[in-house]
Amino acid sequence: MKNSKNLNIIKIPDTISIDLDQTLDCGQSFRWQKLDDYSYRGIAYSKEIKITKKDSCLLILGSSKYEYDTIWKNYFDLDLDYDKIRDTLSEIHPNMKAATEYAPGIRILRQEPWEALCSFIISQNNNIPRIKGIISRLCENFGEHTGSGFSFPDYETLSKLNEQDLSYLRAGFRSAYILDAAKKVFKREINLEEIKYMPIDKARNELMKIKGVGPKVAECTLLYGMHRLEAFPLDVWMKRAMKTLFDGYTYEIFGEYAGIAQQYIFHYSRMNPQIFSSCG
DNA sequence: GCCCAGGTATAAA
DNA sequence: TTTATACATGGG
Repeated sequence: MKNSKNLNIIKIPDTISIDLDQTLDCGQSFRWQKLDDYSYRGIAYSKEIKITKKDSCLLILGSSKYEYDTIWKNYFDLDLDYDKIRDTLSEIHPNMKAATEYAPGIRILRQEPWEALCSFIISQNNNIPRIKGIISRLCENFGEHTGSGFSFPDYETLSKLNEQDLSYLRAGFRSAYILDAAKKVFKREINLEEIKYMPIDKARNELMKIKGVGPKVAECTLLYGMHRLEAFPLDVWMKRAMKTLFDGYTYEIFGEYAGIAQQYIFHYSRMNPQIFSSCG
């Protein structure tokens, strides 16, 4: 371990299965930037790192040992045994096995609750490239400069803005939703820290008190921002996937890891649009 | 120009 | 309770 923080390299052995492309660009997070040297640059909890893989080891650059222990180990969910979870899910259904084998390096990130909430409000009726653009402009304008990027703006900052202030985002009707979320979270009308530990139905209902937050955005917030692995965004698209890929069973067949299962299915189907027709 | 995007609010049946 | 439509914007 070197003295200078910026030269620090945290090396994680290859016993942990993680693929950066699969994990950082699978529609769960919209902020990680792929660099020319096959590394990713990203910011979470207001800290910036570069992360890459070399000799099947995960390297984190720009993080102190302390930040690794308190932020990144947790963020990348490195203590959870995904190999075991994939094995369990694979036994449930052949198509679940196919989905896990397609992208076995996916892990569910532990993103900040507010960032996840805000991101998935923006995601509604929107495509991934444009979601990334809007979030990028949001951070550039209202986040704090950290190294070479910007942190995600906090809800206090956004709660003091109006729709005019957000016009630069070109987020359309979603701007009003962002502001309503920021105001309610800032006033603790919505308490994200409490919601994190509520029973899933109550938690979902709490989040849905925010304008523009329906069941899909609520479940995504719970899954990606609160690490509620049982949360399952059952939208029209997923209902179709359940019908065509899983013989009409309901998502409960996936048990406590339904959310992880859903992420594998989503990625698998998005990258292979033909599977719906071939499995119908 | 067209269709669509990790949906939701609102009104109507 | 379920179903239909508008919504802002722009990627492909």
